[in-house]
Amino acid sequence: MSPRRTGRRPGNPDTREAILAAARTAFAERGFDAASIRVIAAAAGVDPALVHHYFGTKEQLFRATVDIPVDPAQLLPAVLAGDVDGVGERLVRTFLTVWDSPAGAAAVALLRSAVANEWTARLLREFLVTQVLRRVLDQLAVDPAELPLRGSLVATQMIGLAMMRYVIRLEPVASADPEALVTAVAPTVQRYLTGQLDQGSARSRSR
Amino acid sequence: MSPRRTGRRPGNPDTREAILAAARTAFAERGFDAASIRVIAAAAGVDPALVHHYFGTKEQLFRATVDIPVDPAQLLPAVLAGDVDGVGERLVRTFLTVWDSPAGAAAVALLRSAVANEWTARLLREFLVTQVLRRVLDQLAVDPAELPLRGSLVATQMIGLAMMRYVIRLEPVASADPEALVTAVAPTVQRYLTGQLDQGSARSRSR
DNA sequence: TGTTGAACTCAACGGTAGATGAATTACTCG
DNA sequence: CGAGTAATTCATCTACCGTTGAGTTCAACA
Repeated sequence: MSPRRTGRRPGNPDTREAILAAARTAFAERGFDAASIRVIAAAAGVDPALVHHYFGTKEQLFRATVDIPVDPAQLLPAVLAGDVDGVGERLVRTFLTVWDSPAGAAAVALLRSAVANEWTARLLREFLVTQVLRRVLDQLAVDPAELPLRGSLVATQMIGLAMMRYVIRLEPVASADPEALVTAVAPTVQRYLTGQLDQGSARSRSR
Repeated sequence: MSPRRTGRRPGNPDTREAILAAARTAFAERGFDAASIRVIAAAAGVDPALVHHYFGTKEQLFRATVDIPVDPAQLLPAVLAGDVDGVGERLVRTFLTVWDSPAGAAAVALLRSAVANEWTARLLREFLVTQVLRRVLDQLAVDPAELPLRGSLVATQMIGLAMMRYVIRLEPVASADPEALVTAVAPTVQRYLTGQLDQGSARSRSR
């Protein structure tokens, strides 16, 4: 019962973190399939077998690099607090802040891999539905029948923004000032969340 | 000068098209890297070496499957004709029509591969800039200084829509009625094209 | 000091990838 | 027919891939 933990305790525990950092970079830059354990190990300065020693299979390594990032449960309350008319703006700002931070590399990795691997796509789907969209919409007073549509519409704009800024890197969105993007995109998100969906808002179709 | 073209002329010229069709499907379903020449050849019922015989390298095969699809120069005039206030709606409708058609498989292949391969991302970038965005915005009377930003904002919404509907397949967007998406998304595109970008439109920030 | 067990390395297996070049088939023309 | 040439196949090369298992080093405990 008492853990008999003798033997070489910590050779240097930085190695594990080095592998994780190398994996995050590789997965973000090349996606799940293209990123090889061999180049990850080389970038971390270790033997490929050591990667398997710490994290078992390649999929487990990927989950380890991706599971850390930001917990929506921590960020969303601040987004949802305050006036309802500003939730779109705060959502876009928080989104860009996270993705521009070092933790954003994990998100880029997840997004990149969601396209190539079917199980990663399912991972992202479930993450979006259960962790983000559900929480956001539970706090907003909207018709429950409209929740899924509104949520996935928000997702289209957010994922599209992430794709263009961090994956395809289309200018000028790729290197635009975050606040400029917030003011440009926030009204879209706001309308998807709380606005009228079955008619235009920029112009009246029945004018 | 006169081409001495004797010998076995066309055994059956359907083979080339069969390979192309198989390649389009494979690239669309699995992306560039995951789609192997061997399974493409198997799907077309031919030897893998025959694929190389017709189209040289794998990259050339990909370009052949992707170069055909829809010519924006054919579609955009109809989109840009008519009242300026309806261009967003017509753009989204045309977009969905193309992607829902068989030709959309090539577009899905391009989008899927643009995430995994750097050179495919560049391909998509140049296609967007030179073939689509430039043509759209040349016809709209907007401040030339705002053209790139407006164009790439439109791209974020469109690519995000394509990602969610055809790649990630997030419901209910994945199987929604196209017209419902048109009415939902068109105002966003319209505002990105001709609306005020530095302030909200769904609500007035200075009300 | 001697044993233990974790950190770490080495070499290799089995599999698949894209690509190549020679060999074979079969059609068309002179 | 017989030559020429395109269509098609076969066997193979080279290069990675993820993964495994045995072996080595070495700090921590008894």
